[in-house]
Amino acid sequence: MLRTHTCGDLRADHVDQTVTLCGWVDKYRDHGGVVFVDLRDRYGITQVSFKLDNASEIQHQAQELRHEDVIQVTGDVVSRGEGNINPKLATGEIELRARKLTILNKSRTPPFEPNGESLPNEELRLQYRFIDLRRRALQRNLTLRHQICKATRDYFNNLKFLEIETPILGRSTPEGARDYLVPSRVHEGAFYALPQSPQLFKQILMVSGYDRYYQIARCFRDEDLRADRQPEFSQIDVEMAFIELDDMLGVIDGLVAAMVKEVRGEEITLPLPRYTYTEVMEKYGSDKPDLRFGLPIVEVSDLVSESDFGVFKSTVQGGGHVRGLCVKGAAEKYSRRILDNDLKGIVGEYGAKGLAYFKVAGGKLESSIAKFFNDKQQMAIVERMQGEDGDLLLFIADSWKVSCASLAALRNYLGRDLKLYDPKSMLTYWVVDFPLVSWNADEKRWDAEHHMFCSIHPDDVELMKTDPGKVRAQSYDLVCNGYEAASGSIRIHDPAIQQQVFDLLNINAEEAEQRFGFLLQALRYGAPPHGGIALGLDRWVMLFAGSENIRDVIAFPKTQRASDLMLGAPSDVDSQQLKDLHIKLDLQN
RNA sequence: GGGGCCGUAGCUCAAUUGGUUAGAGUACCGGACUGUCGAUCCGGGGGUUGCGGGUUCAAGUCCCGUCGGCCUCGCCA
Repeated sequence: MLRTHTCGDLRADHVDQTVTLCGWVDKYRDHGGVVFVDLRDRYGITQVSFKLDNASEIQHQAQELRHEDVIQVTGDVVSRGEGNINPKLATGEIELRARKLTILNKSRTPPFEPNGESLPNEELRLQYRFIDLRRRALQRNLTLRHQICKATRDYFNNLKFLEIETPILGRSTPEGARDYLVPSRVHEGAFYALPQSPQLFKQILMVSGYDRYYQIARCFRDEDLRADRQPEFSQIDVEMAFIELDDMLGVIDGLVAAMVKEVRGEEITLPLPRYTYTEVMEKYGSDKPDLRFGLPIVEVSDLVSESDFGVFKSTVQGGGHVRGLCVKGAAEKYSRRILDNDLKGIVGEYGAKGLAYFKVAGGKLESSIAKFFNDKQQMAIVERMQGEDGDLLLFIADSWKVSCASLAALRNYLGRDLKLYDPKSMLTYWVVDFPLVSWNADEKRWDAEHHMFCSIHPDDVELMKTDPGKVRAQSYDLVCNGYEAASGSIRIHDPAIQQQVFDLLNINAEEAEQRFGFLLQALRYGAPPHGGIALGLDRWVMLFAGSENIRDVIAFPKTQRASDLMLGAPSDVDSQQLKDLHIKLDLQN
């Protein structure tokens, strides 16, 4: 070992010991006769002092040190004494009085200092990710990620789960996201697909009797990126046999509690709350609302259908909805300009054509359009919205879908802007009773909401024939702070029910056989009742880290255009490689 | 595929309405200094204003295109 301790180890009780540290030069302060170096590794920072001393040249040697040089220092741990203690450092009571300095590797002048006062733009940080990863914040995030993975493995291992790996080179299926494809050299013109999730494999493992499976699985989806979406990401993938919905939720409740315990040292109250899909859509306009704050959506369609305000009236008469938010005490918070530009812009992104707003004053409405509502209507609206003087009322008149999406976005904006919650808090809950299918108006057919192996709520089997849109699925999402943090379902194991679902989705037997033949085949050979779930590992780490960006918790993430700026990936390849793979490029221009 | 924001010294930023030689802090280089911890003090070097074109007497600033980064709608069973 080149060192006896790390830069985070030394304390007052090490005084008088001779030790050797290794690390990077974080800061240096040259006083001529004495040089101070803050030596950094991932465990912390220790101050090293190099003093002028007739017997050695060490202080002159130290004067050559610059940012990010990698050095080895041997010396004595000494107390800093009264007045020289640095309370900002865990090691601040002591320093290392250097006797021997070895420069293990001189650094070029770095493009930025990992713990500098300002953070460089992300492009540069991604290009020099090896330096960026030296930052304390990123080291903390990756440590957190490790802790969460460890807590996960410990938890499932204790419950007799087996961790089983599934293939990365798989087969393309037309459902879901766009696949990443890998051309086969041996099979001319054929391609493997990288897994979007181990979905089909884990169901087959259930059929094979591995009744408790988990895996921290890498998944790949070739879709556009977002702040919380990368093209390759990790799932905590789980599947269990001989269980019912409550069992699954209970196991994951326990996992969440174990993660919180491991990371924050806190106990949480179980079971986690459960809401139905219908409840959250009606009250918050989203299937994953951030419930750290209230600000519910209130429907006033019935109150405004007879008003003189044409927009509201015609919307209701045309089958649409007028719904709104009551923003407490915010009547003076937003100027007309902000309401008409910023807030209207937010709802506009989700298709809302306008945003109506009123102030509550004297128990009635105040606004340029208040005149279209008589006193009785005004008072009824104020009462329904539970408005008080000084409140701001915001309304959207549109289709159900648009009112949900736009009000949910508006609600998120207001919650954040008005600081309605503690950003460090975490609030996790279940959403259950999702619809099994949704009507695809463009294609004029029913689409599976979760996926086509998702089982039907036992009370709704009869509805399959009469009103499929009302059939509830045995699926569940776990939501944390407005993010979808996990999603899963109890699967169908009965071929007759599976056939019913295929019929509804208009998938004929031949087609089904071609697409999922291997799974259908497996299900015919003794499939136990089973169900599962997948948690978005990156998102959980992000939530625990208090970050809003998934790149902050991935060691080597990709940019929005899915490139790796450090590697320069993706890249051109040698023409011989293409030839081997039977690929001919046909690029425009 | 659509919308929005951004790109000036190694880095973070500034530069009036389009107007003189594009500035500051930090980093870097040289010098001074024996107790700092954002060390301090003195001096110095450092610019294709992302790239290409256009308008203009004059462009970092305005216009068009393009490249790159970020946010977002669609997309993500």
